[in-house]
Amino acid sequence: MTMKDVALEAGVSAATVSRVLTGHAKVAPEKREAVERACRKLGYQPDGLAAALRNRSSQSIGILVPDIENPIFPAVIRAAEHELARAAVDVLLCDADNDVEVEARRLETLLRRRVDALLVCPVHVRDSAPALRAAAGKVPLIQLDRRALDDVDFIGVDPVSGMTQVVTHLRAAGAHTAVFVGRHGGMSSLVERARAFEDACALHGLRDRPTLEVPFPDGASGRACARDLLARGDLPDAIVCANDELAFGLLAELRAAGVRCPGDVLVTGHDDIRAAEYLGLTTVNQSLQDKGREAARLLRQPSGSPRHVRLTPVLVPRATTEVLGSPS
Amino acid sequence: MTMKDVALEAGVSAATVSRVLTGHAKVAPEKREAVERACRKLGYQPDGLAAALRNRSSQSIGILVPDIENPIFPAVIRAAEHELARAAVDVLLCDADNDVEVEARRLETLLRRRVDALLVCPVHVRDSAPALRAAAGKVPLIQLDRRALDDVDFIGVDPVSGMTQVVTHLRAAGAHTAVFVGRHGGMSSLVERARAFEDACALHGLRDRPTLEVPFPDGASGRACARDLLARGDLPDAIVCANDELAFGLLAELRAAGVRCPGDVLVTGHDDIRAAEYLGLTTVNQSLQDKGREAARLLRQPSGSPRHVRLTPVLVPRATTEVLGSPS
DNA sequence: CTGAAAGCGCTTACAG
DNA sequence: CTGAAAGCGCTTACAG
Repeated sequence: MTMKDVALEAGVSAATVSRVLTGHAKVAPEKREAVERACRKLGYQPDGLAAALRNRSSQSIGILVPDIENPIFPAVIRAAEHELARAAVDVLLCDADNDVEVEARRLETLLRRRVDALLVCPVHVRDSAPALRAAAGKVPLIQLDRRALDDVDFIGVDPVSGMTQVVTHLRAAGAHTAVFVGRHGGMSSLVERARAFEDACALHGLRDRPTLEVPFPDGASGRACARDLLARGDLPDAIVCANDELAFGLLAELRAAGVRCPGDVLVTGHDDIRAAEYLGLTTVNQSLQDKGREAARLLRQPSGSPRHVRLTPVLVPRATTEVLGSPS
Repeated sequence: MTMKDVALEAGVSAATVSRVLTGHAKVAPEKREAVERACRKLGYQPDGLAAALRNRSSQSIGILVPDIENPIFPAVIRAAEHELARAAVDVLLCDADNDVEVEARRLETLLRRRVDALLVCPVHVRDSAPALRAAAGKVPLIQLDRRALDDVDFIGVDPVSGMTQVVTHLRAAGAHTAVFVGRHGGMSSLVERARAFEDACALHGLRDRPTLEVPFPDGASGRACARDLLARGDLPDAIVCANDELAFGLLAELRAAGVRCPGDVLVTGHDDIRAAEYLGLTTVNQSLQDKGREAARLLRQPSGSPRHVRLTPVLVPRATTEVLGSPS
């Protein structure tokens, strides 16, 4: 079932069939119709691989994320996929398993498939750099959320805006001391967030205790951090978590220890993943959908000079920063 | 940068380069080395598209889900992706946007890319059938989670096992009456689940009230169902939700209305998505990872006769079915 | 063991 | 407007 069969059936040449299908050239109406009829009759389906080979463009892009189970990615992927589908660009999705070596292999795979561009959230700010650099040398590459290369397109959330909103909100809720929980040295986004938190504290008169680092920003680490803080005896007024999952784990452990929230301590997260609403977690919403759409936009208009896009997030106040007794 | 360049550099023919790279034929050691050296020197990267065209196999499969933001899919996709990567098979991911027409278009796209097989969770038990049927006629197709075609491979969770565990657990917790919330006529999995619930109730002496249908099984519907039940005045002892998100919404609404859980009512979910643990929701865990792996297995060994795989889920008791006063 | 040649299914410059 | 031909980058049967 190839173009040749269609040509035969329609009584024209393969070239004409191609012209009808691509629409890249004028074709006599009667031939056009003959071709269309033949296509339908035979149930012809063009071979995208052959077209890609010939066109030197696969009409596909690769998306590589550290862990597709991390709830911040599906929404971005979905938005990007839908946006790209409008331009007939397909998505090849790979998961790097939070492992720099798997990431490097996946990059090879994607390149071998001749993707036209790459959207990558690097596993590690430093260790991912070599493989990313090599890939960026071959196709347009956009870094998502985290950064490994300074001179390459990047799209992320504005940490200063987010942390400023959090800190002023906590101040308004009466907090005097706070701690940032969940910094991870390998993730540029969390490093920036911790830094922005410190700056905002200095600026708005919140005393910050030493930031807690984590081996990985997930629920288990949140629990561990809670135990840590509890062990030290005196909790700060507020605990600012680097992301929502950390906050969930932390809240669970706090509750198990009899610490109430709201009530005894204020807690915030970051990202506003779906579960945040159900748990009443105050958090910073970054529009994942906008990010996906923005990524699709950058992908479709490559540029010579690196672009750094920062989306502005929005604080979503919920129960975990409510002050008991005050009408909320 | 093609095979011809490598051949030139290595002083051999392109055929020999190909033989070295594929490993499909003996090559003299010195030539092999020359080729390998040339590849490294030139940073050669084979063109997978050209190979696919020639081999008539793209070494890729398509995965099509109704909504990648539905948390049950990423884990399955991830497991399948990793399993397939071991066989050098890549994944093309598409999202159908919970829309039968988008689904049909995506199926076309995937087929045009010449995927070797398809893993599809159908949007609708009946409306998805035609497009699925057409696709299944061209490549091996496996239905995931929901079914639209009876005579095509299917892999899902065993509803009888799950609902039996839920019902006996509720009985043991002292429930006499229960209601199933969240049936959706277009999703075979939820129809089966509702049916299995009724059967289990009959078998284990739980009085079941008329099942609540939903337009879509999400948090918003859960809230609506809660309002519905509240409006009727007398709540049953237990509310069995078709999935976790429904339960989250329902719990939020009940809480807002002053109904305590645990305390006043028992609530269960289904799937055990990550947030279930944080919310203390009793639910039915289906091993998403096993499902992904199983899917990858079926994909790699196509079969003449349709296979129906049912994974056995496991009840995970948590706070929402605790009986107050009893030590849990 | 190795090379020249054909061919996978398209598309487009070229000549008419 | 249309067809024959070349070519995208591989792979493999064929002949040596």
